Amino acid sequence: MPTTKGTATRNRILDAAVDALVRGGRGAVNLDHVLAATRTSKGQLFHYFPGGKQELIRVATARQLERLAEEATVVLDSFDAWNRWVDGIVRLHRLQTRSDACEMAAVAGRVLDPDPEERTLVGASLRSWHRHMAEGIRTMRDTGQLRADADPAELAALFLAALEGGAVVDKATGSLDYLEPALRAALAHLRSFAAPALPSRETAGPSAAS
Amino acid sequence: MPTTKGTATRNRILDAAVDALVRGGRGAVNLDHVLAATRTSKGQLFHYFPGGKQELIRVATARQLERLAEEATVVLDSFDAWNRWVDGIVRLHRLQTRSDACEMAAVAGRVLDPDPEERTLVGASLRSWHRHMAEGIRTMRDTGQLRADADPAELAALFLAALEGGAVVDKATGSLDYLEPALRAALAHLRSFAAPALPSRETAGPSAAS
DNA sequence: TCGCTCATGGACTGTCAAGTCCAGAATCGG
DNA sequence: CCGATTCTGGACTTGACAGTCCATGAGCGA
Repeated sequence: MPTTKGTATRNRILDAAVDALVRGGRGAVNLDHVLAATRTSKGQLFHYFPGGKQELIRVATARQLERLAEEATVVLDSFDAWNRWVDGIVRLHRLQTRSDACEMAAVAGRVLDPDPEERTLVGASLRSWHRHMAEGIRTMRDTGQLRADADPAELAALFLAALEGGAVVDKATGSLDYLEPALRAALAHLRSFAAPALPSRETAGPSAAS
Repeated sequence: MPTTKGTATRNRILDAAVDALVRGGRGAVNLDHVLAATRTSKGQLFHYFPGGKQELIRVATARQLERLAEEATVVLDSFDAWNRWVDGIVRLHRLQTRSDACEMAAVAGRVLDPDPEERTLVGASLRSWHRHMAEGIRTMRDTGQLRADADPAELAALFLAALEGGAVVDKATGSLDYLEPALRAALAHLRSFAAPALPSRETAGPSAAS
């Protein structure tokens, strides 16, 4: 039913909303500003989002989470994959911090929003990232890369918390001093569960003996 | 210059502001609500906070951070102290989650606030917690409880990020499934740096003899 | 008791932003 | 070319809330 031109307009509005959302959370979303930034009008906004601001924000939040989730689709079932993942996060974080628009911190900043539906949305996303990470770690354990006493849920919780917490602290301090060290430390912790090489061997390396 | 009664009123207003702040961030602070909750009036609020809402929020933020910092004043220079600290945090977190007013998550939620002064305030607090934690860890290393390759700054960053991140994720998911595991994992990581007992000895146990 | 300063109440104003409404332009199928 | 539908612009209404103003009350020293 909607025209090509129509969906384009809708998307422009949505993009502007996501942008505002990432920069300053719900409080930063001002319909008039969105309209000005996209050269559209009240009529259009309410035409495409009859539910008004609430609907716009919900849809924009969903879109942002979706985009962010794509970063996490890498399968994390080897030390190499984890290393690359951390490197990627750190690189992305550096870029986004430069432009004062860190998406990870933005997610964290939403926990105080008044709309419960949004918190649910954010919560579901976080849970799914956790599940995804735990999955990879479980695979590593089952394939003998990690010792049997490695707890996938706990390790995944550490990574997730380090990610969100590191982003928050970096954002609050305006520095890059916390996320990367936290993730590196989490990685080191994961490595400390590395299964010893084949039974008969005695390689030293960074891993702890049981 | 201010009367006893006067400061009492001021404090009531401030407490209500802190409460709102913890529950929903800056957006949840509504002067009329604060007044209603404290049975005071516009005249009083602007009498004690001539700078209006902005001043009220800054002062309230500072007070909240101060209160929270008191939790962190414990010296963290032994495995025992760290264990107790984590236990304390977890206990507090459980209580606060029950009443839907988690202070740690509230701090995180402030990173998107528009007033740069407030972000600075929050950032300074986080930095000081980090310094405090790193201090304790350094002591542990220097007194031989930790191996020389333990990096105090990195380990402290892990704890700080796990704390903030865990609180955020728990708040977003409405669960208690992330903060505690993350902190326990961080603790386990710290323990993995435990210095071997004195050369001749062979004690196992989680705590190191000095 | 007077008069000063601090404390209090609440009506009033101004602004900002969300949401409504409708008229007119563009687009499209027939 | 025309009627229907979608798209667009912007004036208008409404409500919420920060901030102002002033009149009154209460405590206290001289």
